[in-house]
Amino acid sequence: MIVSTKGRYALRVMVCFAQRGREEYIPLKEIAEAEGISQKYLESIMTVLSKAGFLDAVHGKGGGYRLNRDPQEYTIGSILKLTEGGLSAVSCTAQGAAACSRTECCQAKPMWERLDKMIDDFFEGITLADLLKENE
Amino acid sequence: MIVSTKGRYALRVMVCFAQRGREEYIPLKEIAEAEGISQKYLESIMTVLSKAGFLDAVHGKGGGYRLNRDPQEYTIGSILKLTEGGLSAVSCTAQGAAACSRTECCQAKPMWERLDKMIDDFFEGITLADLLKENE
DNA sequence: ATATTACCCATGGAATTACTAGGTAAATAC
DNA sequence: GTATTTACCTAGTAATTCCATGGGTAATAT
Repeated sequence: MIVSTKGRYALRVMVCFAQRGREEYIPLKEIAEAEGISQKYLESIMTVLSKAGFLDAVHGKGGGYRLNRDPQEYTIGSILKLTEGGLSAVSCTAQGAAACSRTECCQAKPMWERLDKMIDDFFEGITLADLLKENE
Repeated sequence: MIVSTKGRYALRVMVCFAQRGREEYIPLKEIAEAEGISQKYLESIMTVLSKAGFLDAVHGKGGGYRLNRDPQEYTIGSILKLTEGGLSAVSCTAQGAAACSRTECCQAKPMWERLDKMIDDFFEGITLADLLKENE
């Protein structure tokens, strides 16, 4: 499993915002109910997205979240890397991984690196706007 | 993380057997020491490989394990799928996954399916023999 | 002031992963 | 036929990660 609930929720929510447009702020509560996601859990995800500048957030009545760019400006890769903390297929190539003692002679490393690159290219080549179109 | 320690150990061990050739049986103990893997943990992995017919195993002195085909007859995909129990990138597309209630309207499902196919093709396109060549 | 919203910090339960322990069965060596 | 060497089997445990909850504080609007 390379993408957990957290990343999948983040994607769903971003798609949801993309569908709603950038006119209004939408409160977390509304999104959580519409998507059937625990409000509290979603909170932690929204905060990450907001702090990273993926969303605008305003407090108080009439507040909530909204996108601050057009859907085609968000790659799926950027959303997943942010919420999952990376997309490496194996721990060997993950960021901050302890250097493997077999790095020098590891037969598999070049393969893992090619895989990581392939996955990264895949997700960077898809945007929120593409996902919106999927089900037309 | 799509491939855990288990799958990576399995690969390393299979590479190791491929390097040693098919003349002799090699006892688990020797492989575990050579690779620096816990003997007991490796045992559980070897049993899976053996039961699936990836290796021949014989008991007693002079016994151990050995490959029963040429290295190019083993795809990396077959080894990983066996030891990891599948290679799905998300739980939504994993074997035996509970049908998602949003299957009908999920914007992301086609993407996950394309990703799974890409990963599967990647691993099925590489064999043990290819890994042996990596470091020449 | 009050209501509504986002933000922050800590905690708990469940599931998975990685590894350990202790035995049984099969084959060979003497 | 006993001892040794090997694979095989079942169970348990420790550590980690994942998913979610609880209880507050800060900012904005009416």
